[in-house]
Amino acid sequence: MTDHESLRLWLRLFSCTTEIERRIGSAIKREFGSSLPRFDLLAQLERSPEGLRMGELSERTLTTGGNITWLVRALEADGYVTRRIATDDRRAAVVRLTAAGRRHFTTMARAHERWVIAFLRPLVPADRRALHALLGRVKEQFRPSRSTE
Amino acid sequence: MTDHESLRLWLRLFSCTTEIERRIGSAIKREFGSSLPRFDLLAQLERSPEGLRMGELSERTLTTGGNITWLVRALEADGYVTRRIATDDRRAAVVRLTAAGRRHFTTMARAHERWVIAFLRPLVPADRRALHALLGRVKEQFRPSRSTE
DNA sequence: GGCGTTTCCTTGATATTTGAAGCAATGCAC
DNA sequence: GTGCATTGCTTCAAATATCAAGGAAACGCC
Repeated sequence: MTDHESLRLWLRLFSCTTEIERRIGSAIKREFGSSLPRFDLLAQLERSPEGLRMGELSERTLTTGGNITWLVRALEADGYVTRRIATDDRRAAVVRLTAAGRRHFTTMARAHERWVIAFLRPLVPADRRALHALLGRVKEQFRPSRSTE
Repeated sequence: MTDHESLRLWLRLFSCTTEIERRIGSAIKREFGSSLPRFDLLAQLERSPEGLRMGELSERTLTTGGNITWLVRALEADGYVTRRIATDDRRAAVVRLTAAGRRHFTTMARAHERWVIAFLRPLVPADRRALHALLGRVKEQFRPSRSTE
């Protein structure tokens, strides 16, 4: 009876994602001398021209605060982002993409999308939509708030 | 036009998996003082009572050789695995679970499965099967060999 | 049987990530 | 206003990961 169906699904989810992640990561390193976490962070900033706080970056990249500090410092040293104290809260730092950062990101994003498309090519568009919807259901549970609503 | 459908799917795949991974990982640390990579390695060994070589562990856990050396050494120090030179190839090391390792793994595995089931509860069984099948298609492309067959 | 290649691991240098602890700024309750 | 809990970040140590280089054993071909 207990055929561990959920467990096998999780294992497959995990291995598929890890495999793609590793391949894209090493391609980014090989082609651009960067990494997936850096790319991810730049991608978040690119969507928010007004900048993001460290904490927001931490939430959106699903990584810890200490790590964001480390990543932002490295990207700042490369001239891709700037850090500035928020006007309304002197504890908070607002991180923004520089022009160079945006150019760098755009270049990588093009290649990145090509790779992603290639990895998902085994699925026809309807499959991709189905997968997207199913994962949406899983993801939903991680949304904050909505206790009894 | 540019609706970046594949990209959004990948982002969702990545964030779902990462979120679950992180939660399970910290639960394992909290409850058992271990970690997901260790658990994963023990799980591989549990499925292969005859033991596995370092290289096989590396493939199955999707991590590099150097890292496996490190992990196995730590688990060996904890008394959960043994390492022995293969009888048929003196370059190769065969890693096996000890009795203590098996007990430790079994305890963790029970909790692990409960957590996984909980995270996948938003999907009904038919959904889970569908997701499993779709991911199977993605995973298929990573299988070695089969060039023109 | 011997030599060049390949395979299997380990090593060592680095990179990345986490979690806990610490510090300064805020906000709330009084 | 003051006191204290909370928040936003940084720091530090430890865990985990990568990659490149190297050593030993096995293999293949002559």
